[in-house]
Amino acid sequence: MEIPSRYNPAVVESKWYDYWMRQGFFHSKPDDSEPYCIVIPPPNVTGVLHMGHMLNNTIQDILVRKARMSGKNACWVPGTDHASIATEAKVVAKLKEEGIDKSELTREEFLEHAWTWKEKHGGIILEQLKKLGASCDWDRTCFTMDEARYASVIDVFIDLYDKGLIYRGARMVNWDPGALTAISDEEVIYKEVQSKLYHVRYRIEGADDAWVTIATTRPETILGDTAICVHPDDDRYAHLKGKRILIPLINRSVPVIFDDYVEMEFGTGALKVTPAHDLNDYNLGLRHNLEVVDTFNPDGTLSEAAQLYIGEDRFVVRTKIVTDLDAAGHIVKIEEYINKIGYSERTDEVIEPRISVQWFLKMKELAPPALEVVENDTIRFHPAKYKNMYRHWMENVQDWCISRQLWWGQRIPAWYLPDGTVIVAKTKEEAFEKAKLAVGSWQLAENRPQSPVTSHESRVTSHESRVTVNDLQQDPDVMDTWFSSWLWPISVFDGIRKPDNPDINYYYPTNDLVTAPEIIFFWVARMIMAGLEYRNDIPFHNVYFTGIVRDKLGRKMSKSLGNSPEPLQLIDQYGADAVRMGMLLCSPAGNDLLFDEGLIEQGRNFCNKVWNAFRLVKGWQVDENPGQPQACRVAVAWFESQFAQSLKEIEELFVTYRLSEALMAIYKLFWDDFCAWYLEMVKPAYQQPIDPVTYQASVDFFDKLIRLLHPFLPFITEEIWQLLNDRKEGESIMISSIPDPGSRCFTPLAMTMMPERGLLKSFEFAREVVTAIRTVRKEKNLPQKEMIRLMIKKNNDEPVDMTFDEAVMKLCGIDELAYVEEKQPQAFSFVVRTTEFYIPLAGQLNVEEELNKLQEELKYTRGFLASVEKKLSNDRFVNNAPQKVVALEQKKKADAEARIKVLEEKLKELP
RNA sequence: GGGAGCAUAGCUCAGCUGGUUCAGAGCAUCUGCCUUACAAGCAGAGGGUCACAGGUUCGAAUCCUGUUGCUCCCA
Repeated sequence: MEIPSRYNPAVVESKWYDYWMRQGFFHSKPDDSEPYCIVIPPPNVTGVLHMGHMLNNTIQDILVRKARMSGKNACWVPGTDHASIATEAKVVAKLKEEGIDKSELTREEFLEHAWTWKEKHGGIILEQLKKLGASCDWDRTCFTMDEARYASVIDVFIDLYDKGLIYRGARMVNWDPGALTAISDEEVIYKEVQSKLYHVRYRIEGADDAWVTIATTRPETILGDTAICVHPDDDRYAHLKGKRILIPLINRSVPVIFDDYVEMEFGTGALKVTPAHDLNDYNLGLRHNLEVVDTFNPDGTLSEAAQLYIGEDRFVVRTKIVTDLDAAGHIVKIEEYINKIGYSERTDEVIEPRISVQWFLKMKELAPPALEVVENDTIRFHPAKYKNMYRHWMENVQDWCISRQLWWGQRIPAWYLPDGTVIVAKTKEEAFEKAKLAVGSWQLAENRPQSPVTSHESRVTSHESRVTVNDLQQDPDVMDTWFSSWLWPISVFDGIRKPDNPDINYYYPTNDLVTAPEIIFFWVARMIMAGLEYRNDIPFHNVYFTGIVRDKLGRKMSKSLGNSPEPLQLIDQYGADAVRMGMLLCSPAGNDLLFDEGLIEQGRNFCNKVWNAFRLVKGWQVDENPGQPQACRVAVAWFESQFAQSLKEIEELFVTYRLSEALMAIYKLFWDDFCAWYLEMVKPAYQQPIDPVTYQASVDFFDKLIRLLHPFLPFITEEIWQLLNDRKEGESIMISSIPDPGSRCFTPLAMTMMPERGLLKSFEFAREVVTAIRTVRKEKNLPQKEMIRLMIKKNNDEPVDMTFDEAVMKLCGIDELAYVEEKQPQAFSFVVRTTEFYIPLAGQLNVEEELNKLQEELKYTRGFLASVEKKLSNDRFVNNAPQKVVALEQKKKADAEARIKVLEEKLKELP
C-alpha cells in the first residue's frame, strides 16, 4: 500500500477518536492502582469553544494522557456550568425574539424554557472538545444544576447557615440594572471612561446669595443627596458649621457634615453625599447617621423618591438635570474628566451601587486555612508568582455575596413566615417543622400561646396565629454560580451528599487543576476553602495557570473585536494535533500567549515530518543477511544514549510543569537527533535493503518516540503506532506505556563503546567534523554526489577516537579515510579542536584565503587564552573561587594553548 | 492611591542557589541546494552593551539601590 507523502489528519482523527470511545479507554473507575484525576473547569453552557478553551483543555489532555500512560488510573471529569446570569440573559433575549416577556411567565414556565435551551446548547462545547482529542471520561459528565450537584449546593447552604457562616444583611452591592441582580465585586470590570466633572452650586439655607459648590460626575444622583461633607481642617468651609444646605431643584434641606474622608484637593473640596448610591457615601452616612434616599428603581430608572424625572433612565436624567440645573443657575462649570467606571462582566451595563438585602458567606473563618495550604506549598501554584496575588486577596477578603436576583440557579432554601422570620431548610415541610421548634407552635397551626422567640435573623414581633405550611414563602433568589463551582471537585463525585462513597474516597484530592489566573479568587481560592471545609483536605495538589490567548498585537481575543480564529476551522485546516502543538509551543505556564497562525503551521509541519520519517522507516526492505554495518551499530548505540539523556530532561520538565519546553525538547529530539542525524546515519542507499538489527532498532526507536509524543499529538501517533507493528483489536498507544526515564536504556553495546569518554561526547566530536566537512563542500562547491578523501592527523597523545569514522564517511560522502602522521600540502584543511583534517583535491588551493582563515582563528584563540590567563594570574580569583572553577579555567588554558600550537604550525607550512 | 510582576536576537521566550551547557532555543531573516522520507524539506550563515545608572564581588544577565518604560491585580 502506498503511504501518501503528506499526512492527512482529517480522516485519521475521527477514526481514532471513535475507536477510543468504543473501547472505553477514557473511562475510569476506582481500583487498586494510583489515581490521577483532573476535574475540568466547567465551561459555561452558553459558550462555544474559543482559543482559551483550546489551550486550557490541550494542557489538561496532555497531563491526563501522560498519567494514563505512566500506569495511573487517569480520570478527567468533564462537565458544564449553568452560568446563571449569562444563561438567563440569553434565554430572556431568545424569548423576547419570540415575543414573550419574562414577566409574563411564572418561574416554573421560565425554567422550562431555560432547561430546553440548556438541552439544546449546553453540550455544544463538550462536543467540540472531542474534536480536539480530549480524553475525558464522558460517562461522568456533570452539570452544576443536575440533580446531585443541585442537591449538594442546597445541602452546603443549609450547613453553612447552621454553622452561622451564612447570614442575610443589607449591604451596598454592585447592582446590574440590566440583569436586575446583584453581582460580586469580582464580576465588576472597571474601565476608564471620558466623563465630565460638573461643578454645581447649592444654596445655603437661610441666605439669599450664599452658595457651596460641589463637583460630581453623577448629577442625576443629586436628588438623593442627604448631606454636604467637607474636611474639618478646610478653612474655606469653616463658616458652614451648623448650617444647612438646600438640594437644588427639590429644595430639600440637608446638613453640612465634617469628615476627614474628604480630599480637600479634589474638585472643590466639598462633597455631596448620596448614601443610597455610592459605597463611600454609604459608609459616611452610617458614621453620620444620615438619611438614605434611594432614588433609583432596580432597572436604573428614577423612583418616586427622586421626586423628579420619575421613571426615566438614569443616563437620560443626567442630561436633563444638567440642563435644568443650568437653567436654574446652579451650574458653575463643566470639566472634562477621566474616571473609572464599573461595568457588569455579564451584561456590560454600568454598575449601580445599591443598597439591598442579600445573602452573604463569611470569609473570615474560611480564608485563613485556605491561605495556609498555599503558603506552605501543600498546594503548588505554577508559576509560583501567583502566590503573591493569592495572599494579597486572601488577607483582604470580603464576605461573599452569594444571592442573585435570578431564576436560573439553585434557589435559596430559605422560607419566610408571614412575619418575616427566616427559616433555612431543604423543603417547605422541613421548614415548617423547624419553624415550629424555633418560633413556638402557638403561632403555627396549633395556636398555643408563647412568648416571641428569636430566630437567627430577626425578632418575631407579629403575633399572627394559625400559620400553615402554605403560608411559608420561599426566598425568590438563587445562588451565585460560583457557589456551585466551588464544590466542583467534591460534587462531581457526589462527595457532599455521600461523603464516604468509593469515588470520592478514591479520586479526592484530585491532582492538577488547569485554569486561568483571572479566576484565582472566583474559583481556585473558594474551591480550596470548600475542600478544607467539607473534606478536611485540599481539592488538588497543583494549580497550573495558563495565560490569556491574545492576538499578535497583544489584544485579548474576543468576539467583539473579531480577532479570534474559529478553533474548529483551524482543526479542519491543520489538524487537531497541529493546533494542539501550535497552542502549546507559545505558552510557557502563566505567560500570555500571542497567538499566531504560523505556530499552528509549525505544528502541522512537525506532524508532516513525523509522518515522513515513518514513511522512510516503514518503506525499508530488510535484508535477511544479518551483517550490521559499523556505522549503523554506533548510530543505534548513540541514539539510545541520546534518547535516554533527553528523556531525563523531558521528565524533569514535566515534573516542573514546563510543558511547552518539554514539547520543544521532544521536537528537537525527534527532528534533529532522530531525523537529521540518526536516520541519515543508518539510512541505506537508494533501493538498498537494511540489515535486520538496525531495522528493528529503528522501529523500536520510532515506537518509543511516538509514545513520548502521544500526550501532545494523540492522533498522528495513534495512526503511526497502529501501522508500525501488527496490532490487535483493543490495543492502543494511549494505553501503552510511556518511556520510563527511570529504567536503564543503555544496551551493553552503548556501555562498552568508548565508555571512558562517553558515546555522547564522541558523537559531539563527530558532529563537529561533519559540519566542518559540509562547510568545506559548500565553500568549494563540491557537489554531494562527488566522493572525497579525508585524512586525519592527530596532534596529541590521546587515543584516536574512531567510533564514528564510518558514520562520518557515510554522512559526508567520503570514500577513503586515512590517519596520517604528515601534513598534507596540497589539500584543503581545517582543524577541529586539536585534530587536523585534510581533503585532497584536484583544484587549486587559494593560499591567501587559507592564510586569512587561519590567522583569524589564531587571533580569536589567543584572545581567548589571554582572558583565561588574566583570570588565572589573579591571586584573589585562584584563592577565592571554588576548586572546580579554577580547574576548569586551567583546562581551558591548556586546550587553548594546544590549539594555538597546532594553528601556528599550520601557518608555518603555508608558503 | 495601594500591591505584584516584567524588561535578554526582528518576534515569543529559556537562562535555578553569582563562575564553560553563558550570552541560548524555536520562529522569522539571509545564502546555497528540486541530494527519490519530507520544499510543510535539506545544508549553512548572520543577529544581542542582557532597559538605563550606580553599588557589592576576584568575577554580575544573575545579588542590592535608584531611574525609565510596560503589564496585571485591588480601591
